Amino acid sequence: MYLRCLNTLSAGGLRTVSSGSLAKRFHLNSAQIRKDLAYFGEFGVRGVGYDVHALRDHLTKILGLDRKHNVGIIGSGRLGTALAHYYGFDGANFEIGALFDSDPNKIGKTIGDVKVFDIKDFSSIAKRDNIEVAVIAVPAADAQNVLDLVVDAGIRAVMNFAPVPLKVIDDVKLKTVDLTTSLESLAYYLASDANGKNPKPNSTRHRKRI
Amino acid sequence: MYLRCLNTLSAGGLRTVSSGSLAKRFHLNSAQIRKDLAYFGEFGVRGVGYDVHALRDHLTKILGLDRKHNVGIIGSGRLGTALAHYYGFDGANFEIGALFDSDPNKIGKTIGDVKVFDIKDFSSIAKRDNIEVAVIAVPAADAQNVLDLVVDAGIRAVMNFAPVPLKVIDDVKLKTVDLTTSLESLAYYLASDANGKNPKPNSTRHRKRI
DNA sequence: TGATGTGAAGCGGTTCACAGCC
DNA sequence: GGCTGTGAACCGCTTCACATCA
Repeated sequence: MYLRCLNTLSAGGLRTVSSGSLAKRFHLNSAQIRKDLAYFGEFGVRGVGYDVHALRDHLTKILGLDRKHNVGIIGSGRLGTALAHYYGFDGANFEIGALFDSDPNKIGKTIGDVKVFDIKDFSSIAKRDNIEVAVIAVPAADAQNVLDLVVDAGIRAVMNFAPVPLKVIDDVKLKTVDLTTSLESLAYYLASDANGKNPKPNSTRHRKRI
Repeated sequence: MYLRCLNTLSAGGLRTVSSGSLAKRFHLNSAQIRKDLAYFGEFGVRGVGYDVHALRDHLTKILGLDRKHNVGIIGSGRLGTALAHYYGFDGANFEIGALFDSDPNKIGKTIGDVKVFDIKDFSSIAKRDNIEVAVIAVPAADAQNVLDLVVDAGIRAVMNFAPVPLKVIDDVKLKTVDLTTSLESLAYYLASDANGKNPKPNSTRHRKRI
């Protein structure tokens, strides 16, 4: 997020920022900014602030965005293909190397520039194309199997869009984006809003013990 | 998430669960479960546990999922249409009432069962079709304008997929899902992994003051 | 002077541990 | 005996406040 802020500032021609001005500009807290940045090193100059370009370069390197990552998407349904396009465009940091599916009607097709492979060939294709990140965009019922498969193939970083909690070994990073509960949380807001506005649980309750 | 767990258990024919068994089954903490549920009322029976069906009904009501919500999606690009299908299928809780776009080539088309309207007509269509939730799936540069527009039209709950921090008035609920930073966080994991495995920042640093 | 880097305090959410109840 | 509901302890992250330094 800081990286995105810095890119905005850089595009505006700014050479230097203080944590205070950064905070004001992007509705953040200046102490938080300093703590976050100091965690990785001493990038600032007292009395001056941070050099926009130098800081951006530092963060880019820290985040591992100074080189391209190949991504494989499992599930070439609507969500999978939409993600393929989304991440394909995006920055130059990620490249969608391959799509995978188990549906014979889809295998062999090309979506955008990306070929759809048989999920059975995941391991060999992943090795051949140096795929480091897997994106799971399959039905919930298949997600755990797919996860196990990509982990077995040596993948260490997985993004999961299936709305199920998945189990994974410790040294694999799993990031789940749950589009269903995200939307449901909005329904909760509307519901609690319709009633008593405030969180409102438990106005009159409980024989309290003294 | 609890609701999903309960549905699974219910499908398995279970009538009653304790926080302990629920925790074990879904890799959660039992005290957390009890605290969460107790926040909304006393749903359990000591010595027994929770009634699966009754608890599910309670949670469904609390989350506002006991009635259908109409959703409008702004942006009929690939992500917007993918989301329209995703949420259209899903449960019976949400219904995609309309898509909106500013591109004349898209306005008037029908995607799935959903018509694409001119974004200029958002307010009137939203009122006519009783749309309560807006999903923003437009380019980052347009997101704030779209947000302001839907809020002006009386929408109180917004889900944003554009990778920008947006400003919104207090009594509107804004939920941002940032697909870009989600993926970038995986790159960071791979990068820190490649180096020293551990979070590893600052091994040798700082003249400490005494 | 002005801004960083950072101990210390504060705060919200999580976990422990147990009294209370079935 | 078994499990809930909950005060108390705990823990990590956020914010404050200030010593430090260009």
